[in-house]
Amino acid sequence: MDGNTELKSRRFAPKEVRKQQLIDATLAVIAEKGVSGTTTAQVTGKAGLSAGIISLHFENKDNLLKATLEYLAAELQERWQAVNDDSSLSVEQKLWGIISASFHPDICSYEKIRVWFAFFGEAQYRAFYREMVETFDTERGNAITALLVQLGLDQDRAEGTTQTIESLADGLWLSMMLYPHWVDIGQSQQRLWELLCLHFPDRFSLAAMPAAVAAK
Amino acid sequence: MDGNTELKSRRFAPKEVRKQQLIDATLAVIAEKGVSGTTTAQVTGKAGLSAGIISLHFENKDNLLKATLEYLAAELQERWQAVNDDSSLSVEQKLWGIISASFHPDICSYEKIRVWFAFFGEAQYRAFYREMVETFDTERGNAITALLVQLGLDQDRAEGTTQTIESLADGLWLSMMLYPHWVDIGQSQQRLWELLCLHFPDRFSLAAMPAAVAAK
Amino acid sequence: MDGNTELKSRRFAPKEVRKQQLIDATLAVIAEKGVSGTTTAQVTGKAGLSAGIISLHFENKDNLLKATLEYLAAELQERWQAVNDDSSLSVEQKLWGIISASFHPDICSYEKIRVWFAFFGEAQYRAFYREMVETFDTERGNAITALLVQLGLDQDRAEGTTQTIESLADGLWLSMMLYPHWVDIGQSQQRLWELLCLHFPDRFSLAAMPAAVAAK
Amino acid sequence: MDGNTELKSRRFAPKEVRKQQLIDATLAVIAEKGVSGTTTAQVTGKAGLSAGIISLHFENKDNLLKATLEYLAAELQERWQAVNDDSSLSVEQKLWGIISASFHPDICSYEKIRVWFAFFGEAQYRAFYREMVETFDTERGNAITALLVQLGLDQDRAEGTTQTIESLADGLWLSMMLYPHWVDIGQSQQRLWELLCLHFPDRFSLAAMPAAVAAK
DNA sequence: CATGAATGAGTCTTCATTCAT
DNA sequence: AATGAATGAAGACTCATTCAT
Repeated sequence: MDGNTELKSRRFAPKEVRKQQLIDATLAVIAEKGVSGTTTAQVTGKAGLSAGIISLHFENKDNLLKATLEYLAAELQERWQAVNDDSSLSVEQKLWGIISASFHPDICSYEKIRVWFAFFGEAQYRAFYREMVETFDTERGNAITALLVQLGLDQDRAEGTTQTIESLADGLWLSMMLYPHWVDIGQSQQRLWELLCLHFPDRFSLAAMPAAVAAK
Repeated sequence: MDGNTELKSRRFAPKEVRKQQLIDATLAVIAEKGVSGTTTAQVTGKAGLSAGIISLHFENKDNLLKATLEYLAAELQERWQAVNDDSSLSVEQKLWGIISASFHPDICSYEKIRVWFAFFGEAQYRAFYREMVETFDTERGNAITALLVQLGLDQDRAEGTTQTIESLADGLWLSMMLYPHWVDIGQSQQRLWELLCLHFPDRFSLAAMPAAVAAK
Repeated sequence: MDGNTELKSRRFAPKEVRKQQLIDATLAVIAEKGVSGTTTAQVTGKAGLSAGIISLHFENKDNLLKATLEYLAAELQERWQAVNDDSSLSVEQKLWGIISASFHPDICSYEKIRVWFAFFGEAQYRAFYREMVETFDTERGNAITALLVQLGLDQDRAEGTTQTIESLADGLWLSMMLYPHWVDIGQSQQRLWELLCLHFPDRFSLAAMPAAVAAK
Repeated sequence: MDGNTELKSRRFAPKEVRKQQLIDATLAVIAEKGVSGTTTAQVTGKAGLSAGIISLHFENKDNLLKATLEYLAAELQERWQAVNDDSSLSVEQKLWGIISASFHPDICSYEKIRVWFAFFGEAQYRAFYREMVETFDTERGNAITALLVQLGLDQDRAEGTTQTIESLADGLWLSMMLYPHWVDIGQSQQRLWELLCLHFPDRFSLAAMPAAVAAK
């Protein structure tokens, strides 16, 4: 719980390494204590660094937290956008790839999910998040809607279904956080796959998927 | 935002009235500032009462926050349980009643949703919540599963679908909080109704419902 | 520890009864918690009365504490002065009577000793005490000195010996408080009696005393 | 009262210097206001430091007060133990040295005596003191008793006389605090010396001592 | 005469931030 | 680039006192 990152610290390190070191420590602390329970002392302690380091690299705590949220958002965005930009994929593959990007183990580890919701719970970071992802989120929604239209839905139904898909994904994250013993990554993907099967019985088949998904 | 401005009264109000007054103020402040941004001074200020009042009625801030979460949980629970206990309802009505309880305007006001997620973001209140609702949450899940079985699903599929329904409901709450201009109560109910239609096309019909629901 | 005085409280009681009830409760609380640890809530709770009662009978806490100290001082003073005023006593009896007044069980109970020292430790009550007993204390010192002179000491030696006697008595109180298992009332009287024997071997005899003393 | 006015220095002083600086300030404030009247703000103000410094060096106020009491106790103990460990001293010199250690000006300044009694008046610090000095206090008593036996008393009388000596010393401290104009260090030593003369007329002589003592 | 809900000034404590080294 | 001692504003909590009943 403590001796994880200590060794990493050398007297001098490139700016980017230090920043990431602090972001990693912040992720760990927020996951454990929530935003209101996170102190800079805990973060620097977990990182094995001194109190002054935050002002050196991030100016202040708020910037560090924002950078942490940015890091999470970027990580997720890169993943679904890579899928979206991959022209070799079929419509079905692309749709599933975008959806399941949120459930890649690197993205939805128990620790990171807790951090996402920690930020969502705080008005100021929620606002910051909205501004930050404004364009990308719309973009992802539009991408999903477009794919649904290609699969045969009319625009209206496609938009509603996009909402369903995205909300279900979010809700599964919440369930994984609140009831980690009741819901896991595999089940979450299963639920989303089933939803696609229900909507497009001749495109997605209950029999086929989950294993292939894990491989993806 | 809800008219409970300053100076409600001073000396002498029944203990329960004062407690509710403080819980109401806490809801308002947490919604606005998040848990980490909520100070006792803001709560008592919003309630039009003095600093000492919290220790008088709740001993300390932590207990006040827990009481606030308890209030939210009880309010929701009473609503779906009333439906569940109503033997005059058909299986379909009961299923929909339980699901849509979460979307009654009294339950999922913008303010209250923000408070729910504020608490979910804080490790300690998440833990408290889990302990508090341990039995009831399972109960609701089991009730939904049982109804789904009565509608023709086998046990396994019913459990998976319960997870889908509950997670979708949670995710819609999150969407209503993060994107209040993109998702509202009506749309949320629509999405859940559609899900039921997809699963049980001869029990639930796209044509019929949402309006009736709002009336319910 | 708690249910001692509760029953005493009737809805109405003569002023003096209430005052004494509060003083008794104050003695108990100070003995247990010291002056800095004594709150009016503890005192009124121990007395089985309400918060407002102190302002009614003593105006404020400070006055209650002063009244408590006055009570202790008066109790002690009455005792030694009764001896001093008793013209039927011999010089030896009077000397011993004044000295041992401080060690009567009613006066130097473990509880009361702790209260004495609690007050002595607080600058403001020390000052109050000094003013209050100014005359009486000098009076007692003078009485002892006079008796010592009558027993044969010259004025100077008598004054020094008075200091020794009074300080020894005080120090024995302190020992009884700090080390209640090492020093008790009997031993304290023994130590003072021995001192008199040392000074006046033909007036006080090691063989005779302690039992008679207890009887006194 | 002792020249340690504000602004000793700011940034960077060895940890031990800061701690002592705070202990010194605490001594001054307790002497003046008693334990119940001592606030952290007064202590840090007197030390010319900021509010946060206490938590930095002592974690909290309670620990600072305990450290202050420890300091007083250690200071006294070192003094009498140095005498007790000095094998060059005669029995008489050792006995007197141990007794008069308590009356060295560094030990029984008016300020420090007031602090001793301030702590003795507070139940919690009294308990802490007892635990802290448990062994040493017994040790000193035993040392005195052993010396008295070497001077010719039987064990029983020696133990009683030890009690008398120690209590008289304590009582003289109390008198010095309560009546600083009536009792001073010189007189206190005189009283104790007289006691030894009374017990051991051929070892201690009224004529000889007090002056030599002051020199000691 | 008595209550006890409510007050609010006073304290302790925490913790983000600064800055001399 | 990094430290960590020190700061001091901000916050939670305590508790003597008030006052409507």
